[in-house]
Amino acid sequence: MADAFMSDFATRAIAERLFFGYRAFTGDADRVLASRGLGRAHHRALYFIERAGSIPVHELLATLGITKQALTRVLRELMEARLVERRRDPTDGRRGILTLTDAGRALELSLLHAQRARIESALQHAGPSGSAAVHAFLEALMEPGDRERIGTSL
Amino acid sequence: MADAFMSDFATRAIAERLFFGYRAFTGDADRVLASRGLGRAHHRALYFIERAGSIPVHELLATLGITKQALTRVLRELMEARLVERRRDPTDGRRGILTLTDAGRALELSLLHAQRARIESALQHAGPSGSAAVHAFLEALMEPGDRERIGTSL
DNA sequence: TAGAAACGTCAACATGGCTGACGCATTTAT
DNA sequence: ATAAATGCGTCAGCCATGTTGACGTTTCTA
Repeated sequence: MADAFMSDFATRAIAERLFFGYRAFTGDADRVLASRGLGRAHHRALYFIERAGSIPVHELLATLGITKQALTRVLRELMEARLVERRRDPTDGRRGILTLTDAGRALELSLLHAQRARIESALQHAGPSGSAAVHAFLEALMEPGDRERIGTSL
Repeated sequence: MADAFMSDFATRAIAERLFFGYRAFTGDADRVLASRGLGRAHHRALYFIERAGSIPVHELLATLGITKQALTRVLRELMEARLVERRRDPTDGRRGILTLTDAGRALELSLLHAQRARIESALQHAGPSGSAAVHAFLEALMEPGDRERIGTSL
Protein backbone atom coordinates (compact mmCIF):
# COMPACT_ATOMS: atom_id res chain seq x y z
CA MET A 1 0.00 0.00 0.00
CA ALA A 2 1.00 3.61 -0.46
CA ASP A 3 3.12 5.24 2.21
CA ALA A 4 0.84 7.08 4.62
CA PHE A 5 2.65 10.25 5.64
CA MET A 6 2.80 11.30 9.24
CA SER A 7 0.26 13.94 10.29
CA ASP A 8 0.92 17.64 9.92
CA PHE A 9 0.46 17.86 13.66
CA ALA A 10 3.23 15.36 14.35
CA THR A 11 5.46 17.03 11.77
CA ARG A 12 4.97 20.43 13.40
CA ALA A 13 5.76 18.98 16.83
CA ILE A 14 9.24 18.07 15.60
CA ALA A 15 9.75 21.14 13.42
CA GLU A 16 9.17 23.64 16.20
CA ARG A 17 11.20 21.66 18.74
CA LEU A 18 14.09 21.63 16.29
CA PHE A 19 13.78 25.37 15.74
CA PHE A 20 13.73 26.35 19.41
CA GLY A 21 16.17 23.64 20.46
CA TYR A 22 18.77 24.55 17.85
CA ARG A 23 18.44 28.24 18.67
CA ALA A 24 19.11 27.59 22.35
CA PHE A 25 22.00 25.27 21.51
CA THR A 26 23.77 27.84 19.34
CA GLY A 27 22.92 30.66 21.74
CA ASP A 28 25.16 29.21 24.44
CA ALA A 29 28.21 29.50 22.20
CA ASP A 30 27.12 32.80 20.64
CA ARG A 31 27.38 34.55 23.99
CA VAL A 32 30.99 33.41 24.45
CA LEU A 33 31.82 34.29 20.85
CA ALA A 34 30.35 37.78 21.14
CA SER A 35 32.63 38.52 24.10
CA ARG A 36 35.59 37.74 21.84
CA GLY A 37 34.34 39.65 18.83
CA LEU A 38 33.73 36.47 16.84
CA GLY A 39 30.66 34.95 15.25
CA ARG A 40 29.08 31.59 14.62
CA ALA A 41 31.02 31.14 11.40
CA HIS A 42 34.28 31.29 13.36
CA HIS A 43 32.99 28.69 15.79
CA ARG A 44 32.15 26.26 13.03
CA ALA A 45 35.62 26.55 11.55
CA LEU A 46 37.29 26.14 14.96
CA TYR A 47 35.10 23.14 15.70
CA PHE A 48 35.90 21.17 12.57
CA ILE A 49 39.60 22.01 12.62
CA GLU A 50 39.89 20.85 16.23
CA ARG A 51 37.82 17.78 15.57
CA ALA A 52 40.11 16.66 12.78
CA GLY A 53 43.35 17.65 14.55
CA SER A 54 44.43 19.17 11.24
CA ILE A 55 42.37 19.48 8.09
CA PRO A 56 42.99 20.42 4.44
CA VAL A 57 41.24 23.61 3.34
CA HIS A 58 39.25 21.79 0.68
CA GLU A 59 37.88 19.36 3.22
CA LEU A 60 36.83 22.11 5.62
CA LEU A 61 35.13 23.80 2.69
CA ALA A 62 33.20 20.63 1.86
CA THR A 63 32.23 20.11 5.49
CA LEU A 64 30.96 23.64 6.02
CA GLY A 65 29.25 23.76 2.64
CA ILE A 66 30.19 27.38 1.96
CA THR A 67 32.24 29.03 -0.77
CA LYS A 68 35.99 29.49 -0.45
CA GLN A 69 35.47 33.26 -0.47
CA ALA A 70 33.26 33.02 2.60
CA LEU A 71 35.71 30.72 4.35
CA THR A 72 38.76 32.81 3.44
CA ARG A 73 37.39 35.80 5.30
CA VAL A 74 36.70 33.70 8.39
CA LEU A 75 40.15 32.08 8.27
CA ARG A 76 41.90 35.41 7.80
CA GLU A 77 40.25 36.73 10.97
CA LEU A 78 41.05 33.55 12.89
CA MET A 79 44.70 33.67 11.78
CA GLU A 80 44.97 37.36 12.66
CA ALA A 81 43.66 36.48 16.12
CA ARG A 82 46.35 33.76 16.38
CA LEU A 83 43.72 31.06 16.83
CA VAL A 84 44.40 29.17 13.58
CA GLU A 85 47.57 28.42 11.61
CA ARG A 86 47.93 27.47 7.99
CA ARG A 87 50.86 25.50 6.63
CA ARG A 88 51.45 23.70 3.38
CA ASP A 89 50.81 20.07 2.74
CA PRO A 90 54.33 18.58 2.33
CA THR A 91 53.04 16.01 -0.16
CA ASP A 92 51.25 18.63 -2.29
CA GLY A 93 52.41 22.21 -1.92
CA ARG A 94 49.21 23.59 -3.41
CA ARG A 95 47.15 22.33 -0.54
CA GLY A 96 46.81 24.15 2.74
CA ILE A 97 46.57 22.39 6.07
CA LEU A 98 44.83 24.10 8.96
CA THR A 99 45.54 23.56 12.65
CA LEU A 100 44.58 25.35 15.85
CA THR A 101 47.06 27.19 18.05
CA ASP A 102 47.01 26.56 21.79
CA ALA A 103 44.78 29.61 22.14
CA GLY A 104 42.50 28.27 19.42
CA ARG A 105 42.19 24.93 21.17
CA ALA A 106 41.43 26.66 24.44
CA LEU A 107 38.69 28.78 22.86
CA GLU A 108 37.16 25.86 21.01
CA LEU A 109 37.01 23.88 24.23
CA SER A 110 35.40 26.74 26.11
CA LEU A 111 32.77 26.99 23.38
CA LEU A 112 32.09 23.27 23.60
CA HIS A 113 31.81 23.47 27.35
CA ALA A 114 29.38 26.37 27.05
CA GLN A 115 27.07 23.94 25.26
CA ARG A 116 27.80 20.88 27.38
CA ALA A 117 25.43 21.37 30.31
CA ARG A 118 22.45 21.93 28.02
CA ILE A 119 23.25 18.85 25.94
CA GLU A 120 23.83 16.72 29.00
CA SER A 121 20.59 17.82 30.58
CA ALA A 122 18.67 17.19 27.35
CA LEU A 123 20.08 13.68 27.04
CA GLN A 124 19.10 12.95 30.61
CA HIS A 125 15.56 14.02 29.83
CA ALA A 126 15.59 11.60 26.91
CA GLY A 127 16.05 8.77 29.38
CA PRO A 128 18.67 6.04 29.68
CA SER A 129 17.71 4.28 26.46
CA GLY A 130 16.81 7.55 24.76
CA SER A 131 20.35 8.59 23.95
CA ALA A 132 20.69 6.00 21.20
CA ALA A 133 17.34 7.10 19.77
CA VAL A 134 18.45 10.74 19.73
CA HIS A 135 21.69 9.88 17.94
CA ALA A 136 19.84 7.75 15.42
CA PHE A 137 17.21 10.45 14.85
CA LEU A 138 19.75 13.19 14.21
CA GLU A 139 21.90 10.99 11.97
CA ALA A 140 18.89 10.05 9.88
CA LEU A 141 17.97 13.72 9.62
CA MET A 142 21.34 14.56 8.04
CA GLU A 143 22.11 14.51 4.35
CA PRO A 144 23.56 11.07 3.59
CA GLY A 145 26.74 12.65 2.22
CA ASP A 146 27.40 14.34 5.54
CA ARG A 147 27.21 11.13 7.56
CA GLU A 148 30.80 10.26 6.80
CA ARG A 149 31.87 13.56 8.35
CA ILE A 150 30.78 12.67 11.87
CA GLY A 151 32.27 10.41 14.51
CA THR A 152 30.64 7.36 15.96
CA SER A 153 28.12 7.90 18.71
CA LEU A 154 29.49 5.37 21.21
CA MET B 1 29.20 14.50 45.00
CA ALA B 2 30.08 17.03 42.31
CA ASP B 3 28.35 16.74 38.97
CA ALA B 4 30.62 14.84 36.58
CA PHE B 5 30.17 16.41 33.16
CA MET B 6 29.73 14.25 30.11
CA SER B 7 32.86 13.72 28.03
CA ASP B 8 33.94 16.13 25.31
CA PHE B 9 33.65 13.21 22.92
CA ALA B 10 30.00 12.61 23.79
CA THR B 11 29.29 16.34 23.65
CA ARG B 12 30.80 16.59 20.16
CA ALA B 13 28.76 13.61 18.98
CA ILE B 14 25.57 15.54 19.70
CA ALA B 15 26.88 18.95 18.60
CA GLU B 16 27.86 17.82 15.11
CA ARG B 17 24.69 15.78 14.62
CA LEU B 18 22.65 18.84 15.54
CA PHE B 19 24.62 20.99 13.10
CA PHE B 20 24.30 18.67 10.11
CA GLY B 21 20.79 17.56 11.00
CA TYR B 22 19.43 21.08 11.36
CA ARG B 23 21.10 22.15 8.13
CA ALA B 24 19.44 19.34 6.20
CA PHE B 25 16.10 20.04 7.86
CA THR B 26 16.10 23.70 6.88
CA GLY B 27 17.52 22.92 3.45
CA ASP B 28 14.35 21.12 2.40
CA ALA B 29 12.26 24.25 2.91
CA ASP B 30 14.95 26.59 1.61
CA ARG B 31 14.74 25.05 -1.84
CA VAL B 32 10.98 25.65 -2.03
CA LEU B 33 11.37 29.16 -0.65
CA ALA B 34 14.08 30.06 -3.16
CA SER B 35 11.75 29.14 -6.04
CA ARG B 36 9.29 31.72 -4.67
CA GLY B 37 11.87 34.42 -4.01
CA LEU B 38 11.47 34.09 -0.25
CA GLY B 39 13.89 33.25 2.54
CA ARG B 40 14.00 31.38 5.80
CA ALA B 41 12.79 34.43 7.72
CA HIS B 42 9.55 34.37 5.72
CA HIS B 43 9.10 30.69 6.45
CA ARG B 44 9.39 31.21 10.19
CA ALA B 45 6.77 33.95 10.13
CA LEU B 46 4.39 31.86 8.00
CA TYR B 47 4.89 28.89 10.28
CA PHE B 48 4.03 30.62 13.53
CA ILE B 49 1.12 32.58 12.08
CA GLU B 50 -0.40 29.38 10.68
CA ARG B 51 0.29 27.48 13.86
CA ALA B 52 -1.62 30.01 15.94
CA GLY B 53 -4.43 30.54 13.41
CA SER B 54 -4.03 34.25 14.06
CA ILE B 55 -1.43 35.93 16.20
CA PRO B 56 -0.79 39.42 17.59
CA VAL B 57 2.34 41.09 16.22
CA HIS B 58 3.90 41.36 19.65
CA GLU B 59 3.53 37.65 20.25
CA LEU B 60 5.09 36.74 16.89
CA LEU B 61 7.94 39.09 17.77
CA ALA B 62 8.48 37.34 21.11
CA THR B 63 8.33 33.92 19.48
CA LEU B 64 10.82 34.72 16.75
CA GLY B 65 13.12 36.63 19.09
CA ILE B 66 13.95 39.34 16.56
CA THR B 67 13.40 43.10 16.54
CA LYS B 68 10.26 44.67 15.17
CA GLN B 69 12.35 46.31 12.43
CA ALA B 70 13.51 42.91 11.23
CA LEU B 71 10.00 41.50 11.37
CA THR B 72 8.40 44.53 9.69
CA ARG B 73 10.47 44.00 6.56
CA VAL B 74 9.50 40.32 6.42
CA LEU B 75 5.81 41.08 7.00
CA ARG B 76 5.77 43.82 4.38
CA GLU B 77 7.09 41.39 1.78
CA LEU B 78 4.63 38.70 2.86
CA MET B 79 1.71 41.14 2.67
CA GLU B 80 2.83 42.42 -0.74
CA ALA B 81 2.86 38.81 -1.92
CA ARG B 82 -0.69 38.40 -0.56
CA LEU B 83 0.39 35.62 1.77
CA VAL B 84 -0.30 37.43 5.05
CA GLU B 85 -2.97 39.91 6.15
CA ARG B 86 -2.92 42.33 9.03
CA ARG B 87 -6.03 43.65 10.75
CA ARG B 88 -6.62 45.45 13.99
CA ASP B 89 -7.42 43.89 17.30
CA PRO B 90 -11.04 45.01 17.97
CA THR B 91 -10.43 45.09 21.72
CA ASP B 92 -7.27 47.23 21.40
CA GLY B 93 -6.91 49.21 18.20
CA ARG B 94 -3.18 49.65 18.69
CA ARG B 95 -2.53 45.94 18.37
CA GLY B 96 -2.19 44.19 15.03
CA ILE B 97 -3.45 40.67 14.36
CA LEU B 98 -1.83 38.60 11.65
CA THR B 99 -3.47 35.83 9.64
CA LEU B 100 -2.56 33.89 6.51
CA THR B 101 -4.44 34.18 3.23
CA ASP B 102 -5.46 31.01 1.43
CA ALA B 103 -2.29 31.32 -0.65
CA GLY B 104 -0.25 31.74 2.54
CA ARG B 105 -1.76 28.63 4.06
CA ALA B 106 -1.05 26.69 0.88
CA LEU B 107 2.59 27.79 0.82
CA GLU B 108 3.09 27.08 4.51
CA LEU B 109 1.71 23.60 4.06
CA SER B 110 3.92 22.91 1.05
CA LEU B 111 6.95 24.02 3.12
CA LEU B 112 5.92 21.72 5.96
CA HIS B 113 5.46 18.85 3.56
CA ALA B 114 8.87 19.49 2.05
CA GLN B 115 10.27 18.65 5.49
CA ARG B 116 7.89 15.85 6.35
CA ALA B 117 9.55 12.88 4.66
CA ARG B 118 12.90 13.62 6.29
CA ILE B 119 11.36 13.99 9.73
CA GLU B 120 9.28 10.87 9.33
CA SER B 121 12.26 8.84 8.22
CA ALA B 122 14.38 10.16 11.09
CA LEU B 123 11.72 9.26 13.64
CA GLN B 124 11.51 5.78 12.20
CA HIS B 125 15.25 5.40 12.64
CA ALA B 126 14.82 6.42 16.27
CA GLY B 127 12.68 3.35 16.77
CA PRO B 128 9.15 2.87 18.10
CA SER B 129 9.92 4.03 21.63
CA GLY B 130 12.50 6.54 20.41
CA SER B 131 9.99 9.18 19.35
CA ALA B 132 9.18 10.12 22.94
CA ALA B 133 12.91 10.32 23.69
CA VAL B 134 13.47 12.64 20.73
CA HIS B 135 10.64 14.94 21.79
CA ALA B 136 11.91 15.01 25.36
CA PHE B 137 15.48 15.68 24.23
CA LEU B 138 14.55 18.60 22.00
CA GLU B 139 12.20 20.10 24.59
CA ALA B 140 14.90 19.95 27.23
CA LEU B 141 17.33 21.59 24.82
CA MET B 142 15.05 24.62 24.42
CA GLU B 143 15.12 27.72 26.57
CA PRO B 144 12.55 27.20 29.33
CA GLY B 145 10.72 30.35 28.31
CA ASP B 146 10.14 28.96 24.83
CA ARG B 147 8.51 25.76 26.06
CA GLU B 148 5.16 27.44 26.43
CA ARG B 149 5.28 28.35 22.73
CA ILE B 150 5.11 24.77 21.48
CA GLY B 151 2.29 22.28 21.23
CA THR B 152 2.11 18.98 23.03
CA SER B 153 3.96 16.10 21.46
CA LEU B 154 1.15 13.54 21.56
C1' DT C 1 56.48 22.53 -20.99
C1' DA C 2 51.57 23.23 -21.24
C1' DG C 3 47.64 22.76 -18.65
C1' DA C 4 45.11 21.66 -14.59
C1' DA C 5 44.48 22.09 -9.75
C1' DA C 6 44.24 24.44 -5.36
C1' DC C 7 44.21 28.23 -3.50
C1' DG C 8 44.03 33.59 -2.07
C1' DT C 9 42.04 37.83 -3.23
C1' DC C 10 39.18 41.67 -4.99
C1' DA C 11 34.69 43.49 -6.06
C1' DA C 12 29.86 43.72 -5.96
C1' DC C 13 25.77 42.15 -4.09
C1' DA C 14 21.76 39.65 -1.13
C1' DT C 15 19.77 38.28 3.19
C1' DG C 16 18.61 38.89 7.62
C1' DG C 17 19.94 40.51 11.63
C1' DC C 18 20.97 44.99 14.71
C1' DT C 19 20.47 50.07 16.98
C1' DG C 20 18.65 54.62 17.12
C1' DA C 21 15.33 57.98 16.17
C1' DC C 22 10.67 59.55 14.69
C1' DG C 23 5.83 59.72 14.08
C1' DC C 24 1.15 58.28 14.72
C1' DA C 25 -2.96 56.21 16.53
C1' DT C 26 -4.93 54.47 20.56
C1' DT C 27 -5.44 53.44 25.28
C1' DT C 28 -4.76 54.42 30.08
C1' DA C 29 -3.91 57.22 34.02
C1' DT C 30 -4.35 61.55 36.32
C1' DA D 1 -10.16 66.36 29.40
C1' DT D 2 -5.81 65.94 28.80
C1' DA D 3 -1.19 64.01 29.45
C1' DA D 4 1.46 60.02 29.26
C1' DA D 5 2.29 55.44 27.96
C1' DT D 6 1.69 51.73 24.61
C1' DG D 7 2.01 49.41 20.24
C1' DC D 8 3.03 49.81 16.41
C1' DG D 9 5.28 51.25 11.28
C1' DT D 10 9.12 53.39 9.15
C1' DC D 11 13.54 55.53 7.87
C1' DA D 12 18.51 55.34 8.07
C1' DG D 13 22.71 53.22 8.70
C1' DC D 14 25.37 49.41 10.05
C1' DC D 15 27.11 44.39 10.73
C1' DA D 16 27.72 39.29 9.82
C1' DT D 17 27.54 35.89 6.68
C1' DG D 18 26.61 34.18 2.68
C1' DT D 19 26.69 34.44 -2.82
C1' DT D 20 28.98 35.05 -8.13
C1' DG D 21 32.40 36.25 -11.06
C1' DA D 22 36.99 37.31 -12.34
C1' DC D 23 41.97 37.17 -11.85
C1' DG D 24 46.64 35.87 -10.30
C1' DT D 25 49.96 32.64 -8.24
C1' DT D 26 52.04 28.50 -7.03
C1' DT D 27 52.48 23.77 -7.67
C1' DC D 28 51.66 19.39 -9.54
C1' DT D 29 50.75 16.32 -13.57
C1' DA D 30 50.35 14.64 -18.27
